[in-house]
Amino acid sequence: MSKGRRKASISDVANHLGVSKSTVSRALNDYQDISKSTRQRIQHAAESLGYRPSSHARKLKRARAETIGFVTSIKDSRASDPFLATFLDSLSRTLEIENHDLLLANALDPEHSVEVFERLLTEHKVDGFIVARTEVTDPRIQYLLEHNIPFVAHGRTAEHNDYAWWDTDNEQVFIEAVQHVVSLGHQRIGLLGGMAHLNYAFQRRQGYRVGLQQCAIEFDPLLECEVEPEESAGMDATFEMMSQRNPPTALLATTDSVAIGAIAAIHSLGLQVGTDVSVIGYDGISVGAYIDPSLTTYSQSIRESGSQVATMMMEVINGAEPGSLQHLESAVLIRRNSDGPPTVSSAELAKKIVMTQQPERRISYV
Amino acid sequence: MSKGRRKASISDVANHLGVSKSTVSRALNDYQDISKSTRQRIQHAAESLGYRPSSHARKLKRARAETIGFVTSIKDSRASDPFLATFLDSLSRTLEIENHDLLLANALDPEHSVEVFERLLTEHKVDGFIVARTEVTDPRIQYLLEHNIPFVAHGRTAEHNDYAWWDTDNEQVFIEAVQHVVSLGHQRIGLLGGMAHLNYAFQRRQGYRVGLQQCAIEFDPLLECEVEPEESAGMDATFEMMSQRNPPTALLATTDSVAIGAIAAIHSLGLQVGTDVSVIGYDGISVGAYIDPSLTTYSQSIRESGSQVATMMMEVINGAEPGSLQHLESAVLIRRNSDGPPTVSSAELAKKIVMTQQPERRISYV
DNA sequence: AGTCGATCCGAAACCGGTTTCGGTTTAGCA
DNA sequence: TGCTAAACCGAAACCGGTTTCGGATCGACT
Repeated sequence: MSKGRRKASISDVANHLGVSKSTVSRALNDYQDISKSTRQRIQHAAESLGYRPSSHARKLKRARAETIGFVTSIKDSRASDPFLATFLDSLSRTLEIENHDLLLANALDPEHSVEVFERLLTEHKVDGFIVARTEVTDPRIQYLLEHNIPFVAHGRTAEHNDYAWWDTDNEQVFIEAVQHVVSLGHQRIGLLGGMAHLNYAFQRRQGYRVGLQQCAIEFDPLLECEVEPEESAGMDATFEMMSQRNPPTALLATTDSVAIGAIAAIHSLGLQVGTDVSVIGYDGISVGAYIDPSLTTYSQSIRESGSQVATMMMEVINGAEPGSLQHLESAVLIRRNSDGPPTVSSAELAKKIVMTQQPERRISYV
Repeated sequence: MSKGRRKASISDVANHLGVSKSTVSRALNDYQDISKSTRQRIQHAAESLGYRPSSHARKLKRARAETIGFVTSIKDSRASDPFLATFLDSLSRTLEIENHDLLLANALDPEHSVEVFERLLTEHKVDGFIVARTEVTDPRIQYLLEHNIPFVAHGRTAEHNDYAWWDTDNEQVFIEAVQHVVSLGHQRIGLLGGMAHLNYAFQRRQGYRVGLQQCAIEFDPLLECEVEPEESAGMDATFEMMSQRNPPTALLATTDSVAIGAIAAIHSLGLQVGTDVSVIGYDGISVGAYIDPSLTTYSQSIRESGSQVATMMMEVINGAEPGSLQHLESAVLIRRNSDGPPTVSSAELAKKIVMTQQPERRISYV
């Protein structure tokens, strides 16, 4: 393919200098038993010959792939959230510093992921995995733990805990979110929860419930639902929730996308967001600052998490005790205009809704 | 690493059956000169022993990495757009069908990308590259072409054309966009253009200008600007553009994110989007359907483009003539509520703006 | 002078496959 | 039956590195 110029091999530089391959290898890998002078001679020659060791040859012998695997599930990407891109980017950036590559693979679902793990491993393509979007009981974690394969998780699971993970304190954040709207004066607080099998959604729901309890508000199952992390799902769920006899005056969304869908729904019911009903999101996506009203949300740095996860991965590979590598991050509240003290009671809200003529909307969803 | 169970090598299955390594290799790689019976015997044994060839050993000999490289620039990811995640996902999904992996690497900018290309190549880590977000004069394309390295580009460049590319017909789309707003009755049409060095932005600007010309509208440099693909930049640029003596009644944005920033700006000037001033975006991101007013935009399937690019890559690798692999896709208009006939003239608009008391906004941008 | 331990480096094995080359069978045909 | 070609398979080289083992050199010390 690449034209005439053939790349130099280790033998080339060895011959060029009249030394042995082993000497070259040792010199270039900073072994001890090479004199300063020959080391420099070799380094210089390698440089000028444009020699770069073949990663395959090295990996073959070293039995180290110097590559980390990341397998996504088809479902992840359907929600075209900004998470993945940013996370992957910061992952690869940090791994590169350690001379490791990032390999992307696909799986249909977490069960199928296990097969992909197996393939990548037996083909020696990766040394370990990073798994994201953990589930409450996650077959991937189960497998990796069982087979003693190095990995770090972005998110925890309910079952095990003796592994390396990075996570946000989802429960705590939602406890605070409840306290926040309660302190604003809300008493009917709804949760637009995420898919229950996903651990972050599970934890946030827990936080919601604990928060209610701490504020001495009775839990009402009618105020809790489970939605896909998409605007459309948030919109539908909000329509349904607001059509109750005692609709919520505040809505906690598991995701900014869902919150944005909720806001659209509330508007199209003829209500004001931030006064009639408050909405709070989670993620801190940039668009949240530009919609009307701008979205109050909890934010965390995805980029930061990616680089920390990568660093943890390297430590695990290098033999650190995985159970000792656990990081819990808290999210910070970004207060904007979608929340505020309730201006009408839940009962009045219900009346207002039935009376409202719904405006014509020309919408096409893609 | 992986506990006691050691993975089987080709020798293991050879010994197990009392045949030679070469026979096993041939049987498993579907060579001709192996009898049906031994082929099946070997396949069966390999299966039951859980044998999977080491990719490194194979690559070492074959001098084929069976891996495609994708290098991102730091700038790409700052705009946390949905493009990258979706594109990467569909790329890797399609490549996997051909038993190829996707390797992610980072570069600071397109110039530095070339170094990364070189490293990946001399280390034999990849067989070719996919380059996205082409620039008008792109050093990456230049390099890859010069060194005859297999690649396919997502987007064209101004300089060369004899390579494999997939692109949307940016110019045509913006010609149509101009025609669309003109047919609505607009005459003062602004462009919130993208960064001029990016080819798609360049082409869209071209389309904008050609469109004006075709509609016999004089080009006014005051109605054209260059912004980063972020909401904040779109907002700032819109403020500036609307503060002119003859502000535009229609705004064409290079990107949905920019359009959303524009809408926020227009609102905070006390104007109505879709009546006072129309806004049209490009990308078709899902959130566009849920903001108020919902965003009229041009959309294309990123997922589809990813899989097509991957397919083209495989063809290039397999020796197809790159120049013959070129695909031009058109985007489709998704008509929503951010555009409409102008209700006031440009001059009246200007008056309306200076008179408007700007409402208090509590915004924090992250 | 002889011994010893460092220090530095080369020869060769090895990693796990693929491929070339050549040797045996077997089948086909006269 | 004898000869030839085709079909099938094994031995060994090879890909480009790393690593083990041991040999040579040298200064220092007895």
